[in-house]
Amino acid sequence: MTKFFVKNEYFSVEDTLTCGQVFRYKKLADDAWEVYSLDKRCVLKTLHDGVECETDDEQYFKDYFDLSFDYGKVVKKLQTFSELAVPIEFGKGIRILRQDIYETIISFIISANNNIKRIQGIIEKLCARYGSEMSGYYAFPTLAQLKTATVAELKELGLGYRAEYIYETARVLDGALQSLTTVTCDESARKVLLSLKGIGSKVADCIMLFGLRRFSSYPVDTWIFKANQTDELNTPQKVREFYSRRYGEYAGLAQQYIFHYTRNFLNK
DNA sequence: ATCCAGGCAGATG
DNA sequence: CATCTGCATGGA
Repeated sequence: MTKFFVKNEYFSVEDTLTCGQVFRYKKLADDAWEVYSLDKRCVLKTLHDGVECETDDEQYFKDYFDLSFDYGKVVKKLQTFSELAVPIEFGKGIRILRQDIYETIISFIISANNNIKRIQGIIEKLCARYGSEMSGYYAFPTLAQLKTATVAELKELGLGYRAEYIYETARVLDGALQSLTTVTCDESARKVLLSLKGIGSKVADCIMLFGLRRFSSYPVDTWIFKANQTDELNTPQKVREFYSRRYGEYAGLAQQYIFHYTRNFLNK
């Protein structure tokens, strides 16, 4: 177990973990959080002058939190859009995580037409049932472990109709992951993702953004749609087109600020 | 009881 | 190409 300290104006542990990009985390105390990724764990304590991180795999989590990336410049760019001023101010410590692509794919298939609380519960059960036991927690199941699950078993976790999506996708995921490592442009990656059962436009965009670090993706879920909908932008696809063009290469980060702000203020 | 949640697949114009 | 419908589950 090693500790490292992060002094960074653009790193709020709470905002980063609770803005909907990751589901495996726990609040330990007012300023202490725990996050899990694959079979790893990191404990984060927010102190007066920065964040203290404790983990067995320091390099993994430095990469996971993308700590070498400078958000200052990006935030400055996005602040030129006046409608983003308040959302950015509210969630300016959000960082886009570099999550494992496989875990992201499975997690966001589960996320479809579901709410975050329930998504977290299902993933937790999935880990407890199929993942390896670590000291004090369960790892996310490997693909091989996941493939041992039957549809009926998966339904017992509360997956509903998504059980079949997980089952079917698990059968072909080795190949898909392989082609994802070889594709270059965003469009080809998107096509590979869309070919998988349970992945449509929105889930593909989430996976691109949170699992492949494609900052230009602009996922449109019910919250974003409510926030952006107008008489003209009256479908999710139109909202997606308009705002990904408007915000350009950092549309995904803009989307996170809007999502986080909308979900915390405009509704409960 | 109806609506909603980080929507998707399949069928039909 | 676009639009429509059914869908598991649990909390509000």
